[in-house]
Amino acid sequence: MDHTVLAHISDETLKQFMGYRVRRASNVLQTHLPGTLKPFGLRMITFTALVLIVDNPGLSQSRLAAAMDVERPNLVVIIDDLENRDLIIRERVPSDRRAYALTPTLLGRRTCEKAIAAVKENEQRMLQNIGQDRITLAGDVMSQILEESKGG
Amino acid sequence: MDHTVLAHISDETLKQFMGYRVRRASNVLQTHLPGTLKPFGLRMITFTALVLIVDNPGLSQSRLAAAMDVERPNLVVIIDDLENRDLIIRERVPSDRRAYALTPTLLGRRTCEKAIAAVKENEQRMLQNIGQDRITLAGDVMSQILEESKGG
DNA sequence: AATAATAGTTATATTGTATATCTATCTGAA
DNA sequence: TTCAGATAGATATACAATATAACTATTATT
Repeated sequence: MDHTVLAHISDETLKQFMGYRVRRASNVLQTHLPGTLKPFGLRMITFTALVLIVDNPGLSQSRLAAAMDVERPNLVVIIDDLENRDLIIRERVPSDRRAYALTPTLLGRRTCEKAIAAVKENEQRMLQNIGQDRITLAGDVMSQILEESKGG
Repeated sequence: MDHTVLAHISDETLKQFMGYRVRRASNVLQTHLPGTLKPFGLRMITFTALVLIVDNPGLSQSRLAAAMDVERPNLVVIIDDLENRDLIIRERVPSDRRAYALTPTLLGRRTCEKAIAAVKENEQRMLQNIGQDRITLAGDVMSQILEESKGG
């Protein structure tokens, strides 16, 4: 046991940057995500893809890649993973035989539902000591930052 | 020019997660950072290290690695980089000859100062359409999330 | 019909991060 | 004092995430 009081390292200069604060908070919020998703056979990236497919059944890989800000080649293995676990299916689109329509299976929807509940519970635990109104407002600002980057 | 109105992909389910919003905002805020730092020969990770060394001269690599949440082996190459550019120096600590005291050079302090100004300017441009009070509050919440994860 | 563009794929490169092990040095207990 | 264990830094390596180039099949354009 170390009873030494370690000298404090100041990050005051970095804290003036919103990007620094947001990045560190982002890391904290994602700390336990892999462990939370592992029981469902999901990783963060496959969870995100699955949720978007459940919410937007029939969408193509290209559009999903764009929505996730992932390069098309990298999405292929993500979709392979979800398909191998029978959580989604790839169906040829009759009107455009190049594209696949991504659709969740029943197992995919059930798994997605349970994973969402687990992630939600985990997040509520992490944020339990922070006022709900403050979280909501900070969340609004985060979304506004994202919107500004698209519109501007 | 594409005049097609693409069907909107919904990420409503993901938006309920603070982690999702914060992560996306974090990505947005870091979009132009590499380009902003390149004129100074810095990357995001070396910029962070340099600022912390300037603010905490004499600290060791171990403590810097802990402060940055970086593994010790990975910090070595970061410090190598800063040292090779004559922005910092490694000095043996007399009281503990295993450790190095990291100290900025004059060039290091000057470069740090200019890089900070550039990053600040860039960030202000990205956040110009968002109220300062909202940014401040969101920043507070981000820091609170970080503090909660340490204390709890 | 010829040309260009797009969807998905494959292979590969690059980068970021994590783990194991080494030397040198320091600390603490016998 | 000595020896076991811990720590600082470094090296090598492994793994994961992300990015780029080029390919096939199909569709759109001229």
